[in-house]
Amino acid sequence: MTGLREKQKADRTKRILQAAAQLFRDMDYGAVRIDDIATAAEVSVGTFYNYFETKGDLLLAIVVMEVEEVLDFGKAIVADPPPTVAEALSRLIGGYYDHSLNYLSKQMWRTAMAITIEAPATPFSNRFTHLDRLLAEQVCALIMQLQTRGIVRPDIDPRAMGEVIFNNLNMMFIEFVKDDAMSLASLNANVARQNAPLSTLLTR
Amino acid sequence: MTGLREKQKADRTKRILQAAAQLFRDMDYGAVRIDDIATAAEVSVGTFYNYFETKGDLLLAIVVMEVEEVLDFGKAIVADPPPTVAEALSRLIGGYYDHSLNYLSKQMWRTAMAITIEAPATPFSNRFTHLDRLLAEQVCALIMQLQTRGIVRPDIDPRAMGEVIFNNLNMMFIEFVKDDAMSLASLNANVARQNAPLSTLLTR
DNA sequence: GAAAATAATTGAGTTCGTTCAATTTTGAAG
DNA sequence: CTTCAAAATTGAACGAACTCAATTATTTTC
Repeated sequence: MTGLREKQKADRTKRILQAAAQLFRDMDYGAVRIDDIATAAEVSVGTFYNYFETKGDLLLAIVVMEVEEVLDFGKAIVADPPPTVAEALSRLIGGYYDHSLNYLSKQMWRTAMAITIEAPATPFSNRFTHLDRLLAEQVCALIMQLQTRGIVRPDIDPRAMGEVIFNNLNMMFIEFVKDDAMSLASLNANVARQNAPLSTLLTR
Repeated sequence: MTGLREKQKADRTKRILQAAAQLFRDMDYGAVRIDDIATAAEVSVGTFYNYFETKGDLLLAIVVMEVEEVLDFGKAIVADPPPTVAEALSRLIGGYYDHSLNYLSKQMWRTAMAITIEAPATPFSNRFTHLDRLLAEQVCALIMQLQTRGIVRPDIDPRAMGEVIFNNLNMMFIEFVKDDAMSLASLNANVARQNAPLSTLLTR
């Protein structure tokens, strides 16, 4: 574990990730060449491919770190949710959205999503898809939590509702990153509008 | 319109589309080279690029034809919907899903979706996105139709509900094409389960 | 500590999408 | 029918992701 080799490996992984994250933020993902990343990380192209299977895998590795942070944020909301359905949903979903652009550009999100759809069997795609599922489960957990507290009607299937709400917020996020001109505020407003009838129907 | 040039152009477009559709169904989209398509269509690589901007544009052109058919199918359902919310939704959505694999493989759908997400500003992406919006509007139209007929509660925002239902069915379709092992039957069953609480809440 | 074994790095080479200058085909004018 | 302009075709050349045989670095063995 503490051999020279292990240390060098960890160091190179970090250098590649940092160099790439920097470059991806500065310029278009497509405009960044593997050669650029390798040069910035002070390794050769061949070595790069020893650490990441493809350029896309590298991007997904960066995205995964981001989603893990978002999951942590959500955990806190679910543990202690606001007192109404509308507020609880808006806080959780708004938090997801706000966090999402902290480290990643819309461009990076677009590419990452495109990769997980086109090549869903890659290890990193699997990891990303898994995190997506965890996010969906978090929304379900929120509904259940509100049900336990008597805020949501007891005769509702919380999983079905949670999945529908998650799929909607996810699809809206896709539309958001597809449109460079769309603001976070209008994304939030639109999703709030869509969730309004659901909140009413869910509230007992 | 009837000059030799026009006729040849139309003929070449058709040959390219047919050759590509065939090849894309037979083998992986990624494994089909422009050279293969050009050879099969009896044109040169350069000519191919005179007819389609990119390999992806060609795929999207094929997908667009498919979606237009699906839209036509939906029009009939909206005009004369089944008598309950659950049935109406299941017929419309099930019809969408069934049609979707008539001409296109899951693989082709994956690539097409990946392209529209990653390069949303291309002409063909715009066209695809527009068709998606028309599909969403069709779901809204169905809810409104059911509302007019007194089947859906009048105090519901049909657009908000239609959008949520569409985004859910769309996201579920993405999950479906991402998983080669998933069957149409289980896709339909899952979406029906998700829609169940909504149907109950919508019905007056 | 030297030698053998194992692991990692390297960059020139391959592949495939895309471009573009040269060539060929078509249509119009006289 | 010839000539010329415009449009379309062509394939060799380019760029960038990815591969792999040769080389170098580290660890293990004695």
